[in-house]
Amino acid sequence: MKRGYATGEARKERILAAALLEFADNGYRGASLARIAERVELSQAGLLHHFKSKERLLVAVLDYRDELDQRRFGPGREGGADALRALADVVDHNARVPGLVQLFSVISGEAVTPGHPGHEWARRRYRRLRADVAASLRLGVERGEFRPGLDAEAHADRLIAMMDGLQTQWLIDPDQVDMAAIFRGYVEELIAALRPD
Amino acid sequence: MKRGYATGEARKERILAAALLEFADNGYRGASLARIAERVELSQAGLLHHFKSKERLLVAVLDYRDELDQRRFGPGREGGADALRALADVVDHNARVPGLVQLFSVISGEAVTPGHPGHEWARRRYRRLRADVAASLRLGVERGEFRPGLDAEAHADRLIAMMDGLQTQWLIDPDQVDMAAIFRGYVEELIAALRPD
DNA sequence: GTCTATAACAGGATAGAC
DNA sequence: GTCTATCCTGTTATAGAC
Repeated sequence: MKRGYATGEARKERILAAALLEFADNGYRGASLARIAERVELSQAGLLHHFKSKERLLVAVLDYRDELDQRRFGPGREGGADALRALADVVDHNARVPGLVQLFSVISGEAVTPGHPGHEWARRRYRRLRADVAASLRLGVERGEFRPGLDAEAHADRLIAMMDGLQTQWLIDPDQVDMAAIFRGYVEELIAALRPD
Repeated sequence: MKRGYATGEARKERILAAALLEFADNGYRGASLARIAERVELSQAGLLHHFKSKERLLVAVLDYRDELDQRRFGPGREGGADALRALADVVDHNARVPGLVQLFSVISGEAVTPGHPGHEWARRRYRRLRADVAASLRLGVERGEFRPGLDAEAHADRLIAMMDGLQTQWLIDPDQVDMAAIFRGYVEELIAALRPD
């Protein structure tokens, strides 16, 4: 029965969306299964039928978020300056979805603690991101857009740190920080600085 | 009686140090007054005699941390390239005190949520930091070390974002990220880029 | 200042009916 | 799949003795 399966999946996705909001607002530790259940009009026990524990639910939410992200940044295999500008586009987009950004900031903050259920997720995520961005930079070198000998990993770390750090500042004080513009400025200055002589 | 007062203050400072560790490990929401009390060999009720609520204790810890920070970065009123290099020195030092860094990362992450007891503290902190760094940059312009027309606020935001973002990456995956070196590299490249022609 | 005791509650998880 | 009922644990905060 396709119908039955489909409703089950749709239900699960509604739960994930609700849980995402709750985790974003309160962090993992502060989140309440009862409140999540309420948002999808389900009892707390009914919620736990779909995700056996709070911890599993968080992991599912993080994977869900990654999936959403990859729908828009995954397969566009550019390299060089275009790839960096695509990062700036991501930041532009993020400025329009504070909820997603907040989930990420709150969970990464909590997840620096080794025992946290998001710790491994965060580590994998950073490693993958670093590798992707570094690869784009190296591709730029091959194409002659960037000067050879640049430290791809270091620049990748900086780009990622800049994105994350600006997100935190922006969430805490939105009117004072134009996250998108400041990041784009960095990207453009970097592209110029990396141009071969 | 000086003695009595001194013991009281010393006790309070021991509590603050213990609470700092607990908040750093578990965030505000995850922290437990009982565990903090245990660390200073006090009952939970005894602890609350000194700080009337968990919320007040957090605020006291944050102020305490700021005080520690200012002992080492406050009155050195440099400007220009020296001030930026002093920032890199701070990052060097931070790499040796993961506990303090972790407190900051965890709390800033949680505090992006408006209702959080650390929200105001975080906002004030960012505004002050931004103003200080921007002032240093402008002083560099006056002295002719930096080219006029630079966007001091934007560069200040970037420097702060870079510090914070690298801290998170470093805490999550210490072996993969040489926070101090990567930040210093950024600072030196920035100093070079800002030199007047 | 410090303690024990307890109030008052909220959290996650499980059992079992429907 | 969903519910109600319940268990168990842990939380902050307060009252009152010493």
